[in-house]
Amino acid sequence: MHVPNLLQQRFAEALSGITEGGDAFASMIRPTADPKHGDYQANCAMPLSKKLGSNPREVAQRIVDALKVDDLFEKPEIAGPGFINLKLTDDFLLKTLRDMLGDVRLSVPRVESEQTIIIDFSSPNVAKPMHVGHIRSTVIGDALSRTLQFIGHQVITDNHLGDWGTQFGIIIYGYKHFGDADVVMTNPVAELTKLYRLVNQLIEYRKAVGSLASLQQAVSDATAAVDQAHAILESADAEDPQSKKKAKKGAASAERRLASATGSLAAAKAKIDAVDQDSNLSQLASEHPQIDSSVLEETAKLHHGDSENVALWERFLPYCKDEINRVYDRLDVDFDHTLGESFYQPMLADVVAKLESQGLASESDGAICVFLPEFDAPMIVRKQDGAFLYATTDLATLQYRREHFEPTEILYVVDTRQSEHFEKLFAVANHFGLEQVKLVHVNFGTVLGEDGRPMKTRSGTLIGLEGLLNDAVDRAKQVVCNPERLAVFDPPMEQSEQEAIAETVGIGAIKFADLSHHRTSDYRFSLNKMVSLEGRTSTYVQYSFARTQKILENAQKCESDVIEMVAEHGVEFTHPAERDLALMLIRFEEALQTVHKDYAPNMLVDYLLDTAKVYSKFNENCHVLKAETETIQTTRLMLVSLTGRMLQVGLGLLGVGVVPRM
RNA sequence: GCGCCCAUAGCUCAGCUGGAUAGAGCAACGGACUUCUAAUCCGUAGGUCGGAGGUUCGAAUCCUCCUGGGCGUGCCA
Repeated sequence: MHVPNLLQQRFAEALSGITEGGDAFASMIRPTADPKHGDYQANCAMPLSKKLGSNPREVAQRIVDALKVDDLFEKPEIAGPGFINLKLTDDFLLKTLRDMLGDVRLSVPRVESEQTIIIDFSSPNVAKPMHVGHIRSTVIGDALSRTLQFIGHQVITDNHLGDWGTQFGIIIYGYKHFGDADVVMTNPVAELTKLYRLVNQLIEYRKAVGSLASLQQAVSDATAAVDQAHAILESADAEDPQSKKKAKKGAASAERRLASATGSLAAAKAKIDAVDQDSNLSQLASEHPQIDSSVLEETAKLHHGDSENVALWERFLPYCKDEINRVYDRLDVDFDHTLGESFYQPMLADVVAKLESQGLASESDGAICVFLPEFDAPMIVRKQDGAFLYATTDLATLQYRREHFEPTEILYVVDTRQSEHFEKLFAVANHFGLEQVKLVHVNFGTVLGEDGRPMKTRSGTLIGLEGLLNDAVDRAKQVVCNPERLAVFDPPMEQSEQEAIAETVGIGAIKFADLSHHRTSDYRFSLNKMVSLEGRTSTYVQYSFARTQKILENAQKCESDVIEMVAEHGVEFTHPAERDLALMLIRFEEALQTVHKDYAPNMLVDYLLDTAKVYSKFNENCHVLKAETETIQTTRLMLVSLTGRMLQVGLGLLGVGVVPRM
């Protein structure tokens, strides 16, 4: 049920006799902010009065006179400067709820024009441990995939794995120099991860050592700059506020630079110390002084088809995929396709050749570039040394997708910092046979550390994703296993049920916390907050669901029983909390449409939390089993049953599970 | 230098195409478990929506400028 769309049609009809082009005005409908103004409001009278040159309240009256909504709403009211306030009739609400009973789609119709939408998300580099930064793309992409599918689109999910990059040079180098074939065979996933970490640490060490002098220089330069800025500030006269202000600004800026330089130096020193203080590591470091360039050589050999490295890559790749699949299994995320970078490798030369033959690409400084009028810098598709790039692979991917999936729309759920790359890619795609495909960069903000600074992917000290999941599940377990709480349950909760609850609640908390932020804003990562199970969290919604289930269990009714009861006893509202809950329930479709419109799952998060909140209030005020009459009890059972199902379906669309009791 | 993004309560964040008195959670304070689960509920307090102009009947939202922060910017992905 999408009331605003319905209202829009009615208003368009009413406005057709009043003005030309009434559709733009008809769309000015929204839910009211304050329930005392009704359920929905139409704001078209004010701007329309401007156009017609008459009094807004009079215009509102003319619209109301022409409006036919008495099958849905009580008599419209005109308020304030010319708002038209509309309140749904109880009959309409009750009828809508009755229609939802027994309907797996909860009265959400499938979209009229079905689109084929490819969603490209997650896309981690395999062979590197997944960290907290991988959450966003994975969770947002999965939620969008489930939601768009639910409203009736054909969704194709594709995980564009980074399976062809330097990280394999790292593993190959590690295997050749530090690996033990037998150990790798017996426990490949853990062993390869260990090798990756070791070699990466040695590379970072090497880089840190190499940059130490310049970092120290930067610190002393910055210190001098700060001193100088302060000297200027002191000598700046109060007579001239302009120059004093400027001096202050200069000093602040210099101090920031100093803080940044000091931070970089400290980070480098920490990396060096970590190795120096470990005799084993420091020995390895001294034995492999060229490790960084050697790793690049191993990567280059792989790319040039060196038989030994290609064989190792082929051997290791499945294990690397196992590693990330374990995380996906736990997150309950899956993909229709996992076509990584390596898959497109054979097509890249043709892509460049095609670009050149179409006159789109040309040689510049030894590289093949596509120059775009809107951008200063070109999109480089082949480097001086002949190697291909990210952009080349993305073009090949586009071409492949167009040919094999014939999509109407492709969503790239990728960090907002890559905006410019996608702007260029989409611009080129327009000349590359994809004019008809809607390409969208579903960008998302940066995950910041607790200090509000961006978490740098390269620092190597990020919280691992699996560790985070474990922490959240442990926290949930503490709450679940609290003896006081456990005493409530009858029959008692077995160990296995406790663990299943902890898993669902813990994982759900992580996903939900991420999805609760608007995707485009940066957010501050807080482990404590993420695993906290109080307040506006998934736990709140899951808890509400569990309570609906307990009521149905106590009443010994399932939804088909409720349908019979409704037929027998009828339904009516006798408490405001019942009506408030009904109003929330019929707005599920509105929430889903908003998610689609902005590709913003946080709208569904908000909706579910609000619904759970209204349900809690209902729960406090409207006892089901002790209801005074059969009709009241039937109405309440209908609400409880529908709320439970709505929360379950809604959480499901976010990739979050529920449990029958907790 | 150029480009993009951000600034809302002590903290973390919502606020949909411009709408009526700007919301929530956490933290603080005060209440509610012999009650269909207290992972809950009710209440109090907390705001010049970074600043200044402008457009409008009406601005947190749109425009301009300023301040402060972040990100990106020719051979990483």
